Formats: sequence, structure tokens, C-alpha cells
Amino acid sequence: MNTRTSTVRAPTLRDERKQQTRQTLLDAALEVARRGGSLASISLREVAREAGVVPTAFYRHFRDMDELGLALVDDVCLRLRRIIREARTSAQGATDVAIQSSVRGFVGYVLDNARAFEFLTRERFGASRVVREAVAREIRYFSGELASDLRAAAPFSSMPGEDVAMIADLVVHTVLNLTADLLDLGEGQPVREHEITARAVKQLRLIFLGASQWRPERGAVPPPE
Amino acid sequence: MNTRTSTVRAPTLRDERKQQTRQTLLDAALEVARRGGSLASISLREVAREAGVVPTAFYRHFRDMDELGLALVDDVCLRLRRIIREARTSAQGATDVAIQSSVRGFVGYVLDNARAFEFLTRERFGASRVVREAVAREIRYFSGELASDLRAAAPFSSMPGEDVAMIADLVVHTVLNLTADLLDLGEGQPVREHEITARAVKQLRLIFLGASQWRPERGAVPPPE
DNA sequence: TATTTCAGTGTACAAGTGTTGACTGATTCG
DNA sequence: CGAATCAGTCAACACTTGTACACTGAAATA
Repeated sequence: MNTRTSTVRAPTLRDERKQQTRQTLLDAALEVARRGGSLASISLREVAREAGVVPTAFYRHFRDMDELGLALVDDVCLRLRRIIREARTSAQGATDVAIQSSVRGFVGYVLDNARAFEFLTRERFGASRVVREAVAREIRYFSGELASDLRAAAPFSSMPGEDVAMIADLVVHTVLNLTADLLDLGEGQPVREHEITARAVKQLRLIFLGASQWRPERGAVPPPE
Repeated sequence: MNTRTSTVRAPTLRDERKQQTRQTLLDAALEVARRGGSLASISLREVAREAGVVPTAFYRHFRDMDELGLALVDDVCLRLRRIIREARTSAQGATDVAIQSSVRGFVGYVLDNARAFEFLTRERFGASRVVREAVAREIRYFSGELASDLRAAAPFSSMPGEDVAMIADLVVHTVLNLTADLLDLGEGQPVREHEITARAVKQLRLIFLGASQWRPERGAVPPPE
């Protein structure tokens, strides 16, 4: 159950091997979930089978499928965070070409890591509440990162933080939407793929265009009644 | 299996009763799916049990759970279409107050029909491909309806159809996103509820603001390479 | 080296699953 | 009315599932 190497000792050979089959289980789950459609529709035994391990060995790593799902979200998002972080340093700005090249880069990454993104897209609204919350948390994290990037430049630097967050949220969800469309398309349709991507690029341009005209003081939304 | 009343005859008493238990099955599925998290995680037998009917009776109405899911999408969306259609005739326009009151009306409707929207939100990215496609079709329908509404007024009347569709798509997905957030929140959190709604209202304002400044001719997105 | 730890195995079981086929009895129809 | 239809029942099946428990043997520890 406990996966950390004990507080201070160096990771022993056993620890390494355990970590290794843990990763095998995670990969197996990702693959089985892809074929089966979602975490909710697959069984502990299927995952163990795919991982080439006896069902009961599963319990050495996770209490149940929910815990596996949580670990999977962490695992997938950790890799994703690294990629995003390094991509952030390069292409900056909200010009049309910057948007376009950012989106293109992202689309490529999504297609290269289709299994991972398919998992996140599904489980974002999946059956398990805890997994859903974990995905939501990660999305909020990305949104926050984007918001802090945006704040570095006009017109966002002079905007209330709340409004920047609201725009970052809109951008992130537009990209997530693109991601979902892309993945549902399957790999062999370059024309539709470009249409969908082009549409998303336009949507982002529209959003940034709106942002450049945004008047915060007019933005208050009174509570009902 | 075949549910239509035969081509020309009036619906007989038997037909009516069949239709009735069919509806009971649909309602049961909606309820069980709500508790269980999604279609993929529930069983035919659970649905039958909830409907107060023997498992094998299920087959008199649907070949399998996928077919049930499809019927459920149709059923739920039919009711939704009617509501939207009549709401369309009243609040028109894209002014701040129009947006606000439209969103408020919609939020109320979502909360009143939480089970139905929860189902659609989940199954939109659920395990079953056919159900997913059915939901996508419905969303495209709503997007199309909105686009044709928008075209009636400036600045959309002078825009290429493609661009209007792209904006309608953005609006619909922003609303869907609001819906998902709202439903995940649960019913007892009026403060967060208002925050989320207010954010969505702002996002829509931003979108319409962008639309008012949109220059179609600058919008072309070239293919890669 | 002798002892302990523990990741992975093997067996077993009760509970739930989808689907089959034969049935029953009210409703439909000639 | 009498025969045919057919929505819903009942019993049975071959499987899969999650999990408990005792185990093995290599690696870790003392």
C-alpha cells in the first residue's frame, strides 16, 4: 500500500521493482481503459491480467480502482506539467501567430499522447467522484499557470485578477474542448483535424480580441433577486 | 424490440402499457446512472430492479444497454429541445442584461432537471461510443439553432456562416462547461453557485465583445506545413 | 549467516452478471 | 367467441467479479 521509500533509506532493489510493477499496472490500466471506454467499465482483474500479474497482487499497490485512478491522474499530469512548463518558456504572447503555433504544438502533443489525454477527458466527467475532483484540481492548476503567464503582458496586467482568471479558464476550456473533439475523431482524418483545429484557433483569437476590449468595471454581475 | 405502433393502426392498450414500462425503464436508468456515476458502471439488472421489472423484460424494449443509452439521449434531448425552443422566442439579443437573464433562466432549468443534465454531461465523454456520438449530435443541433438565431442580428448578420458557427460553438461549450461545474457542485452551495454563474456570464460577455470586433478577413487559418 | 520482510502466487468462495428458453395470462383481432 | 399475439415472469446457465487467506522465495536486515 505504502509506496514511499521509507523516510530516509535509499530506495532498495525491492523498492525499485515494486515501483516498476506499479508503473506496469498504471500503464495497463490506461490501455484497458482506452479499449473499454472508461475506468468505470473495467475491472481490477482486467488490469491485473493486462499487466501480467495475478489479481491479488493489485492490492500490494492500490486499495481499489479508485486509488489506481487517482494515481493515474497524478502520473499523467506530472508528465503533462513538465511538457507545458518547458513550452511556456518558448512561445509567448497572444498574437495571432503565437496562438496558432501554440495550438499546433499542443495538438501534436495531444495526438502523440492520445491515451493519456483520452483518459483525462473521459474521467473528467467519469463515474468516480474522487477521480473527477483530482482532474478538476489539475485543470485548475493549469488555468492558474496560464493566468499568471497572461498577467505578464497587456491587456491583462491592468486587469483585476479575477477577470484574468476568468479568461484563463475560458481559454483552458476551449483547448480542452478541442482536445476532446480531436480524440473522438480518431487518427486518420487530417482534413477534419485541421478544420477542428482552425476553429479552435479562431475561438482563441476571438477570446483575446474580446480581452483587449474588456472593461472590468462593467463586468460586475449582481446576485439574483 | 420494435416500439413504433404498427404503421397505421391506432395505439392499442397494449402499446400504451408497453410504452409506459419503457418510460419506467428509462427513468430507472437515469436514476441508477445518477447514483452509480455513469451508464458504464451500471448493469441491466440494476435498471430492471429499479424499474420493478424482471431482468428479462428489459429485452422486450432494448437489445442492450447501449440501445437504452441511445433512447435515453433522445428522450432527454427531446424535452430539452422543447424548452429551449420556447425560451428562444422570449429573451433575444446579446446585451449584458439579456445574457444575464438567459443564463439565469438556463441555470434554473439545469438545477430543476439535474438528473437529465448530469446524464448528458457524463455520457458526452462516456464509455459508449454510440451514446457519445448521439450526445455530440444533439450538441451540434443546439449549436446550429443558436447560430441561426445569432444570424438575425448584428454583428453576426454580416459575418461568414462559418464564423457564426464557430462563435455559436464557443458559446454552447461555455454554457456546457458551466452546466458541468454547477452539477458537480451539488445543490447546497448558493455562494459558489453564484460565483460560477457570474464567471460564465462574464465569459459570454467577453465572447460577444470579441464578436463585435471580429474581422472575418483576418481570421483565415492556413493548413500546417 | 540466520532471521525477517514482503511482492507476488495460488486457491477458494460468495455474489453478481448477461442471456437462454419455456411459461402464463391478459389483450387483440379475425 | 376462439385463436393468436406478446409484455412480462420464472428458473437456470456459464461466467466474471472483488476479496480473503495461506503460501513461497528472493531480497533486506541484523
